[in-house]
Amino acid sequence: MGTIYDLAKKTGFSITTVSKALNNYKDVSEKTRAKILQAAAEMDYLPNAHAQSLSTKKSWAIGVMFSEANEVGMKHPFFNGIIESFRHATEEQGYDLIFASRNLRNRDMSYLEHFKHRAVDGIVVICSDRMDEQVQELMQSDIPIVVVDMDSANCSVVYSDNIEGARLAVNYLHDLGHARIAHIAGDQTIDAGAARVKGYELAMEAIGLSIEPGYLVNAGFFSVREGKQAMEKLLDLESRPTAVFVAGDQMAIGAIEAIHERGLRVPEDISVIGYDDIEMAQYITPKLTTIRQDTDEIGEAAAELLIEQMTAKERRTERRVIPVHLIERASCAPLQTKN
Amino acid sequence: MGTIYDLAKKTGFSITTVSKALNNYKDVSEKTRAKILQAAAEMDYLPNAHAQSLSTKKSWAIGVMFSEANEVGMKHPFFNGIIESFRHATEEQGYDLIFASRNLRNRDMSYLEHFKHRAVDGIVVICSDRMDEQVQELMQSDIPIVVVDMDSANCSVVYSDNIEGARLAVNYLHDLGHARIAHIAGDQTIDAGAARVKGYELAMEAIGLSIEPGYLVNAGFFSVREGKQAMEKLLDLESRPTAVFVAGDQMAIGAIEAIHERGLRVPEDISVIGYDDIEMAQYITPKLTTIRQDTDEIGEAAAELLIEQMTAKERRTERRVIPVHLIERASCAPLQTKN
DNA sequence: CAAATTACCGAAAGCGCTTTCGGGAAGAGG
DNA sequence: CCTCTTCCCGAAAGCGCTTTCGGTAATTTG
Repeated sequence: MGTIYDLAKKTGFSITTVSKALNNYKDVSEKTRAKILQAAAEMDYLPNAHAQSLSTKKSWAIGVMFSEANEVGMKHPFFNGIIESFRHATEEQGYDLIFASRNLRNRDMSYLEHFKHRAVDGIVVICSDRMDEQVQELMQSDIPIVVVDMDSANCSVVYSDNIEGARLAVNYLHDLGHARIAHIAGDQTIDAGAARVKGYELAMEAIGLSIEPGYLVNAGFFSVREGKQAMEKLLDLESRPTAVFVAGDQMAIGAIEAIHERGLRVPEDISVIGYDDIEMAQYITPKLTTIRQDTDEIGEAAAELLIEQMTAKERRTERRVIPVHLIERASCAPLQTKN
Repeated sequence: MGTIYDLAKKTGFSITTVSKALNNYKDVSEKTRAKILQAAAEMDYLPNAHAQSLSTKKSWAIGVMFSEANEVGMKHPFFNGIIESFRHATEEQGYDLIFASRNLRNRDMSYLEHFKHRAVDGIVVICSDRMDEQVQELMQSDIPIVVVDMDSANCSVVYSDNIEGARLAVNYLHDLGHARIAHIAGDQTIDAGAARVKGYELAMEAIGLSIEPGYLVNAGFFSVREGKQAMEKLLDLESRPTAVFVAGDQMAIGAIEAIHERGLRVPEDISVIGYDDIEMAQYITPKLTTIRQDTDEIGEAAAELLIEQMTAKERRTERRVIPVHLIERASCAPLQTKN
C-alpha cells in the first residue's frame, strides 16, 4: 500500500504537494495533480484514516449505542430497521458506524469514555431505557448526539407519534363497535410505553369511554412472553374486553397465543391491534392489524439531525416526531352483537 | 479531556514515563505509577485511539461486511443473530466493530480498500453471496479474515452442517411415513442453498426414495414471497408431495401461506419442515418444525477464529462446521393413510 | 569499599497525515 | 525593463501516542 512518503518519493514531489493534490487544494497545478493521482492509483495508495483523524480532528465515525435491554441487542426487529436505515443515510455522507464495546482492553469504561477514546464525530443512541446511567451520561456530554425513541429537552431526538398512534388504534376499535377496550402496555419507564398509555387514556376519554378496572395491564419489556401473560390476566377478568390495543407487536403475538389457548378466536371473539408493524406481523395468523412506525423515516431523520450537528461541529437540540399509520389486516373485526 | 502532555505536566514526569505507567511497563516505580494513575483519573484522561493505532499498528477494530443482498442488511433474522453473538465475543477481548460504508467522502471504494484505509485488525464477512466481487477481493487479501456461512479453502470459515441438517429433515419426514418428499431450495449460488440440496438428494438416496420430477424447486433468495411461489408450483403438480423440506424458515412461512390459500391444512394434508429456526418460527401457526442453526455458536466460533489470527498477526485457514438440531414443533405429522 | 547489578526515568525518533506560511518563478501591468 | 500579482510548491510544525536506548542513582555482591 505505501504511505504518502512513498508517493512523494515516487513522483518527486514533496509530501505537502502530494497531500494537497489528494485533497483537491487549488494551489497545485493540474499537471502535477494528474501525475500524483496516477501514481497513487498505480501503487494503490490509501490514506491512513488514523493519521488523518489525528491531524484533522475528524474521524468520520459515528458511535452507536444499541439497546442492551432484554439481551436482544441487534436482534430487536424494530430497532434493527432503524439502524439499517440510519446506516444507509450516514453511509452516503461517508460516515462509518462503530459499535463500541465497553471494554477497553480489559479496562471497563463507559460508552461515553469509549466514544471519546475513539474520537467519534457523533453518537446515536437507540435504546429506550432512559434510566440507564450510560445513556444519561451520553446525553449530557458535549458530543453531537441524537437519541431515538425517547424524548429529552437536552438533545436532538426523534421518535414516532405515540399519542397519535394510540388514538388511531383506539378510534379504529371504537369505530368497529367496540367499547370494552383494554390496553396491554409496555414498561412505563420507557417513553414509548408511557406515551402509548397516555394516548390510550386520552383517546378513550375523548370518545367518552371509561377504562374498566383491570383493563390497563403492564407487560414489561415488550416481549412475546410478557404479552401472553398480560393477556391471560385480561382473560381472567369477569367482564372481558372485546378488543385490546397492545403496545407492541411482539406482545400482541403473545396475546393472540393466550387467546387461542383459551379456545377463543381472533378476531371473532376478541380483536387485537398491535404496534410497530414488525415484519413478522404480516405472517402470523391472523395477520396482525397494527400501527406502523416508519423505521425508514425514523432512521433517516436521526441521520439528518446528527449530520447537521457534526458538520456544524456543535450540539443542537431539535425534536422530530414521525407520523404513524394504521395498517389494517385481519386481527380486528366488528363487535359481534350477541343475541 | 487532555492529552498525555497535560498529564505529564500535571505530574511532573515525562510523557515517556506517563505512557509507561499507563501501559503497565515494569520499569516505573509503584509510587510514580500511582501518582500518574491518580492524576489521570482526576482529569479523566483518555488515550486517543487514533494516536495509539498510528503508533502501534493495531486498531482494535474489526471490519464487518454484512449481507447487502435482498436489501435486508442488518434486518436479516439469521445473520443478525450471528452478528450479535460475534459482537459479544469480540467485545470481551476489547475489539470494536466497524460497519464501513463503501463511500469514502464521495469517492467510491471497495470494502477491502475501506478496511485498509481504516486499518482494521481483521474482517468478518457475513454474506452468503460467493459471487460477489467484493467478497472475493476480501478473501484474497492478506488481512486476517473469517467468513461465515460459506466455504472456501483460502480462508477461515464457519458454517453449519447443512448436509447433516438436510439429512435430519428428510429422515424425520421419512420416519413419519412420508415418501413423497419435495424440497424447496434456496439459490444454488449460495453455499448453504447448494449444500442443502445435496443433503436432500443424498438422504433421499440413502433411504431408497426417488425424487419425483418437479419435486426439487428453486426459490431464489430465501424470501417469504419466493417460498410461496415455489410451493404453488408444487401444489400444481399432478402428484403432490405429502411433505416438503424447505431450505429456510422464511420460505417455509411463504409455503405454508400458499398451502392455506389452497384450502389445505398443515400438517394434516402436507407436512412442512423449515431451516434456521428464526425467532418467528415458534410464533406462526402452526408452530414451525425446523432445523436449528445455532447462531450463538456460529458467532462465537467466528470470533474465535478471527481473534486467533489477529493476535498471531497472520492469516490462517481453518474450517469449523457447527452441528445442527431438529426442533420438533407442530408443522409435521405422520402421513395420513387414505382409506 | 570498589565493582557490578538493578531500578527508574527521559530524550528522541517515529507512526502517516494536514496545514500554515513563506518563497521562487512566471506572467501581468505600467 | 522594473514592479506587482498570481501560481506553484515545500519546509516545518503539529496531531497524541509508543518504544528504543542510554544514563543516573540506588543496591548488591565479594
